[in-house]
Amino acid sequence: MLSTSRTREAKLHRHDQILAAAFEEFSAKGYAEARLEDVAQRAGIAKGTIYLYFKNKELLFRAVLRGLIRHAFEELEIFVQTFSGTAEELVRQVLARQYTNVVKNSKARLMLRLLIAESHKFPQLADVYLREVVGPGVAAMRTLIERGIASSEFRESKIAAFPQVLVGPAVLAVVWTLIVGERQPLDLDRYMEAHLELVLHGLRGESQRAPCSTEIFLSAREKQ
Amino acid sequence: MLSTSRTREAKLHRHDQILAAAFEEFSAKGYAEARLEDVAQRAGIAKGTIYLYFKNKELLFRAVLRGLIRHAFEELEIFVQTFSGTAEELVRQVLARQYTNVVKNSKARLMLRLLIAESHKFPQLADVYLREVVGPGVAAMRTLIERGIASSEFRESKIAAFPQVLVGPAVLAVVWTLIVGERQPLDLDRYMEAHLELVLHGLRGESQRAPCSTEIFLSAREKQ
Amino acid sequence: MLSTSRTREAKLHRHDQILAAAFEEFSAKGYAEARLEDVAQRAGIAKGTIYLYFKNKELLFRAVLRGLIRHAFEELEIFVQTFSGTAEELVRQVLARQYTNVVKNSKARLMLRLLIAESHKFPQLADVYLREVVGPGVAAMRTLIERGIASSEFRESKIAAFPQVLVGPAVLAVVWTLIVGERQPLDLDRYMEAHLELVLHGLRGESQRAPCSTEIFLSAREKQ
Amino acid sequence: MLSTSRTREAKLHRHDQILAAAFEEFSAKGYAEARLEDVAQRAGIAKGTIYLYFKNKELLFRAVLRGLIRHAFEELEIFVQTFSGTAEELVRQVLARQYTNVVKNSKARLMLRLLIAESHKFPQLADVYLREVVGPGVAAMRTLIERGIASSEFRESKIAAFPQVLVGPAVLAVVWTLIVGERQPLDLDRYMEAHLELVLHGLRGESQRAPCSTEIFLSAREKQ
DNA sequence: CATGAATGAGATTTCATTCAT
DNA sequence: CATGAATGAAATCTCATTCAT
Repeated sequence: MLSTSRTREAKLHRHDQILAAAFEEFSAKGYAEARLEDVAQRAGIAKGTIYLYFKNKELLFRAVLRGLIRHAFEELEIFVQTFSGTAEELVRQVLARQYTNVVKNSKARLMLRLLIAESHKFPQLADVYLREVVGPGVAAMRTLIERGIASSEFRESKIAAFPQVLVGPAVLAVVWTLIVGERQPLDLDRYMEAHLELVLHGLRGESQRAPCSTEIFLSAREKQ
Repeated sequence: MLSTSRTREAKLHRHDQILAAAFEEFSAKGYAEARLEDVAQRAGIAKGTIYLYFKNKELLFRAVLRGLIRHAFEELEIFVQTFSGTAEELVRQVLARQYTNVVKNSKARLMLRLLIAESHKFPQLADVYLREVVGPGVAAMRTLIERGIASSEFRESKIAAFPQVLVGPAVLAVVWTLIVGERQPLDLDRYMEAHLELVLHGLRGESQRAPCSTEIFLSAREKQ
Repeated sequence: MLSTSRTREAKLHRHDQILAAAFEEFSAKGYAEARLEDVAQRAGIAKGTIYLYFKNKELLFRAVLRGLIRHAFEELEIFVQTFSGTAEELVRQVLARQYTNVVKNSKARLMLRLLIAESHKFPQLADVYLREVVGPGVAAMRTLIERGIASSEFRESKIAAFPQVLVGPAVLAVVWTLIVGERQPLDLDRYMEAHLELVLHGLRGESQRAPCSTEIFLSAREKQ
Repeated sequence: MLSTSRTREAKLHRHDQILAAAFEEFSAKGYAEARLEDVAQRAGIAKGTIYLYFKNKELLFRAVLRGLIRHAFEELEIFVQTFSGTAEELVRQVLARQYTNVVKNSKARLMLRLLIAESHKFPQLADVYLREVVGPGVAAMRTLIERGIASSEFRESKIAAFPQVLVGPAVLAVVWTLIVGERQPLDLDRYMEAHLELVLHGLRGESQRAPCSTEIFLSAREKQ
């Protein structure tokens, strides 16, 4: 019994050990150029051992990404729904979490690079990502906007139909970091403040800003 | 004479023919998995012919991306500087161009995917991209914001320090399209309107929206 | 334990098996025209296996020649120094060994062909050859001559400054065999006698000869 | 007429131009690694032009070597037969010519390297070499020895059966230069003197030397 | 005659995958 | 379970040779 349990533990350990090593290798070299021998070396095991846990390179790769994707935003929705402050404060907190968890997190950035680079070759990944991350994420952002509208902090706008625009600047920050980050680093804290200012001003209801006669005129022009 | 000219034409044609075929292949398979034999086949030529025009696979790849990157935004700055309408109108037009030229343009999207996927392996590409696209693009966006502030259409804000946040949602649209676009397409026209609304509201000066006593106080605090 | 030892043995075997096959192939075709696939076939293994033991073609080639060169003449010097007969007898024995080991040894001849053909492209080989073969060989020949002079069997002469002239005819025999040996074979035993006669007469001191009645008798006996 | 003749001249010129360029290339790289494009470049012509003069690479190579081999020693026989000095003087002159024309002549050395390296793959070359060089060369050396014996300058010996032994040291000098010449150059003038001393002493008749009583004793030891 | 662009066979090298131990 | 030697398909790149101009 004990030995079996130990074995299972060891196996689980091995399994994750391999996944971790594989993530390092894949994110350093990309899917095609990653060498399973190097994965094995990073994991401190022999090449053949990988095949005891994963049928082949593709399934290892998909397991790596699935492991990273899963549960990414499952708490976000709950967080939004149970938050008890103002909508504005909620936006601040939600975006701050995004920066901490994703934009400033190099592992998350590398995962996103792999996803962008390879998802069209591994359609299952896009499915998982859509279901686990994009769907919940958009839903949470939509809830957030609706709460703000309900509390009259935010105005009604077309933004509610595409809540993801609010996260756009964070995505740009990730892509920026991936492409030119080494040559032209972003000051992410100050960047996030600019992002927040744009989003909060962009969402805020007219009533929050004081009515003025020209306002009507302007917003009319704006619509046209 | 005619034969010379024909030859030169043919040569130029071949060169570009290969670049076009290579772009197709690289953006379909990524750098590592692209096969030069398939590039040749797409171009309707023999394998060896590629090597008459490009020393090796890497240089072909870099030539492909350089060709796509170069001059991408060189006119944007001029467009912004010579535009004679309101700043708001300018923002609308600039973003509309981004959507037409980049977000809705599948070639541009694929180029961006290659850049994200491979730029860390080909640092020269990041250099070119920074110099030719990112730099001019950010500069143009900064000019745009400053014009709006000068004309009092936009308020002063931290956004001016990071003009790229304005384009963030467009980048998200590109990444979205690349990863889950096939399963969950974005209605880009309506998405763009949401983007515009966020940006215009986010930039617009307080004075444009009606003064109110708390507003001034708050925006003062916010700026500090 | 047994399996380890078997494995190590097998590995050593493989290594040498490849070297042997490679020598066959290289000496049949020369460096450039030798095909690693054919080396593998001669060794009865797969193409890729070679790369488990040798990084690339060049290093395999150099390993082949280094293996043949090493220790070629290391015992010669000792043999010369510890020989207790006359200098003339020593010359006879040394040259006889050369013929047995080199001139009549087709493996040695082929090695020499490779060395002549390729050494200018692989300078390290020339270094090894100089250090392992040429240096010790010349030193041994020099010792040999000096012994003869010391014992007054040989006269002092310019030959001592270039002891390698004594071996020249053997080198000619090798080259002859390599180029026209198939069409015009040399009778190496009788050729060696001619060589010996030239060398012994060439070295012998004037005082050692002297026309005397027995001379005719002796030289007649000598011929037989 | 004139144009035809000019053309033919041009063609002959081209022909030799190509041969010269090809020799440079072949002797620098060996047969297999020589590139016809580089031959063309050395000759200042286009790659295709070579094929107007030579059917293919192999025939070009053979033509190069045939051109170098032909007539190499055809005058030697005549020189020996018509020489009117002593046999010893003749030996000196013949060997001096060998050093000047062959050993010290880098073109000749390179040709010999090609011959050694490639002749087994191009049997026709060995034929030509045997007929044009080796045959006449050996014949001339034999004549030379016979003249010396006839004039009692040289004694009868087994050397006459293998006259090529006399040239051996020169062959060694060539091989030495080809393999280790760059690292350990030979002083060819002094080397040749050693060679001459060996050969002249080796050939010289007993009567030419000096009587000594110990001869009997020594030659007895010699046999043991 | 001369050119040089184009071809495609062929060589080296890599690496995912298998399997005997 | 774990190993790592062995395999061989596949990819890059070269270059002798052809041929339209």
